[in-house]
Formats: sequence, structure tokens, C-alpha cells
Amino acid sequence: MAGGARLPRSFLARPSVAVAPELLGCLLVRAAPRGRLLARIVETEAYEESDPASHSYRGRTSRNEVMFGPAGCLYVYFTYGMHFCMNIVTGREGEGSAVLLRAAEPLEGLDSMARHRGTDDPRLLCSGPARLCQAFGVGRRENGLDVVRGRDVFLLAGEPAPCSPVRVTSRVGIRNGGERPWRFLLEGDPFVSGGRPARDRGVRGSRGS
DNA sequence: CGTTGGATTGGCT
DNA sequence: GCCAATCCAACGC
Repeated sequence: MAGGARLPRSFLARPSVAVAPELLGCLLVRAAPRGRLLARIVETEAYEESDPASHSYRGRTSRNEVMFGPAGCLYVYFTYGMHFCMNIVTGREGEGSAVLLRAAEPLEGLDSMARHRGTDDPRLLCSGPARLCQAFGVGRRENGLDVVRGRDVFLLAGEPAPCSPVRVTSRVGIRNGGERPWRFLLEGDPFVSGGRPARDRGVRGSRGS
């Protein structure tokens, strides 16, 4: 279970909507004292600066500044008062775009992940953006890490053939999600998150124009 | 300055 | 299905 070469920065320095589906099947790795943590990415979402749902939409702040930096950095944010979520920064430097890692299939270090998560069920270890962060021990300290050159957290190319077809839906927890169907997941994979795609906010009885 | 609600999860009705 | 947990960024006054 080696995995391929590390993903080059050129792969990530493209629009998030192009990178997100291609990250499916790639391996997320974290160096750890006892062995390593490794999981295969099965669900992602793209975020762009032009997108009202993106943290970068309203410009640069101390919270989102990593999103505007070079591609290949880890953007970790804190939300709901208790959870962290991680993104891979994409696009050109100065642009605020990234891909949210939403779910992965745990492959190595399941014992450590289980300790971090407080459960043994492999399907509950990395099947959600906050679960994935918790399993990998990713928090504030990891914000800004370079996954291209770094030795702590990095990405490896996936297996030759991603067997499962890629399914595209609207993103989870986003208003008017149908406008930007930027969630990508491996169809039928048991390790995707349970998040339901966002629906468009509609006025009942209205027919739009 | 006060209020609101979120790129979530887990537990309970 | 509903809601609390629990912080903090964004926005309104």
C-alpha cells in the first residue's frame, strides 16, 4: 500500500473546481511517531473567491489569509465552536480558493485515528470534514502547513484507476447550493460523509421568473 | 458593542 | 427529525 508520487504544486495551482474531483482517490498522509496516518480521499468540495459561500468571498482576513497564499498549503478553520475542517489551497497566489476535504477511507494508523475520534468504527473515523480533521489530529497548529514540500502532512497520487465513478452534487450546508454543484464524491463508496446536498432556497408557490 | 448563525457532529425524541 | 454544544467572524446599530 505504497501510493504514488507526491502531488506537485502545479497540480494544485489550478482552479479548485478542476482540482477537487481529481483529488478523489489521492492519499492524505500524516507523519506520526508511531507509524503514519493514511487515508484515501473519497469526497471533496470546491470553494472560489467569487462564491458567496466561500470564506474568501468578502476578502482577506486573519482567519482566511492562508486561502490567499500559494497553492498546496493547508487551510484549517474552526467552526461551530468545536470543530476543525481542512482545505487544500488551490489556484494562483493572491486568489482565495481551496478544496475542502470532506471524507476519506482510512487505510493506515486506524488505531491512532480511533483514539483521536473516540470510536473504533472505520466508517466513522474520517467520514466528514470535522471527523477527518479529528482523526488526523489536525487543528489550529496545522493551519498553513505546506503539503507539497512538508513532511508532516502531505498528499500522494492515488491508485492507477479510481474504479468508482465520480458523482457531482451541490455542496453540503450551503445556501442556494444548486447554483454551484461543486461537491465531488466516489459513487457508492461506503466512506463518504452522510451530509445531504444543499437545496436551493425557494419561496414556496413562487415560480421565479 | 450586541446579535446571529455557521463548509458539523452526536445524542435524544 | 430536532437540537445542544461552544467559539468566533461578520454584520447591524
